[in-house]
Amino acid sequence: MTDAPAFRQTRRSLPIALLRARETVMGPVRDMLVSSGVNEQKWRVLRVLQEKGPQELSQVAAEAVLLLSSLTRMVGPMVEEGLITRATPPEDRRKTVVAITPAGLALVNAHAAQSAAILGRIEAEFGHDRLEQLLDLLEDLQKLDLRSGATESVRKTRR
Amino acid sequence: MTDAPAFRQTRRSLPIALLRARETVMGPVRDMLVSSGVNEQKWRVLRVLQEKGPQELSQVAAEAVLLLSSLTRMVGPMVEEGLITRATPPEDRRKTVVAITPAGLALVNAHAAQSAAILGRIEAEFGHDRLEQLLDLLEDLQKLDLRSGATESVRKTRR
DNA sequence: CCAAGATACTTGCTTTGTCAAGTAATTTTG
DNA sequence: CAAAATTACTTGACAAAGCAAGTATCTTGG
Repeated sequence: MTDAPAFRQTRRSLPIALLRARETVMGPVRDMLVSSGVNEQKWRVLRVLQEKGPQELSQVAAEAVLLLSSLTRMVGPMVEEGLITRATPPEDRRKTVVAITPAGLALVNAHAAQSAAILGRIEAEFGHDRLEQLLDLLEDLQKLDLRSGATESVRKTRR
Repeated sequence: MTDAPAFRQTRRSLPIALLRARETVMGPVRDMLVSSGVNEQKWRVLRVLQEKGPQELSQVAAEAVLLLSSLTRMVGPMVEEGLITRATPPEDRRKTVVAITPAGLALVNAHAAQSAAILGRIEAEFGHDRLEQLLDLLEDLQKLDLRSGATESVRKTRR
């Protein structure tokens, strides 16, 4: 029987704060991407492949934080653009392994400087230590397993 | 001609870190929303209206972090669902003011407990102080004006 | 070995995000 | 005070997000 403040203000809402912060950061990044010819999602895919090497679609989707279905739909175009290659490993033909091409790598490298500059500007304005601190906190946050024991409602266990 | 570490690992990339963190937080929230019958965006709109009262579309869009055009398209359905009402103020008939209905309020309140529980779980696992610290950092980050002096490209000044 | 179950994507559909234009209602200015 | 700007939305068009189903491929238990 409490009339407690059930909700925190949206200004102080974590999901919205994350959204807003991302909007701020992505502003200049999007400007850079315009000149690269790829969009945000394709850029993330290229970055993942550049960094981790050839991978299965599921893995790429997880790393690049996009749905497998979305990834499926962008692979075709990216292959045609010559940015990546697609292959089916003989040992498991359900899978699709994609890899970045030299052209894709070139595109990524061509914007490394701009990308670094953007980060530099953020770091300069925000402060190196605070940025590191923020990244640490975000990293820890994403490690939380919130799927475990719900407080009251038994999580839907189907699926 | 440098093979310097032009990119930080995606794990340490601020845009991706923000995305991932948001995914983590939104997981349980989305579960809750499924049972509420509204999606994330509609939920944000309802929360804004519940918290700030009747407002013009532009204001709601800014508060709920969505584009005015997107909001325009969801207002119709939400009115039909009986969650909000729409009105044109006589003193300025360009505007549209929306307000939450008792039904909309009921929907929001019906999930206040779950919502609070989710936040509680995050706070419990993450730590109250660290959560506050994170919110402070995010709030400061979103205040940055990164639109100022681009490194090399002259920012599009039109608009 | 074979039907039943997992996996790893694919597709279909509806809702949003984005951007560019367009429209109606005020304000401002010559 | 009428034409030119502004403001506040709307619409259109198309890519992408999300969610539900569907389709090959393995993998397994009987």
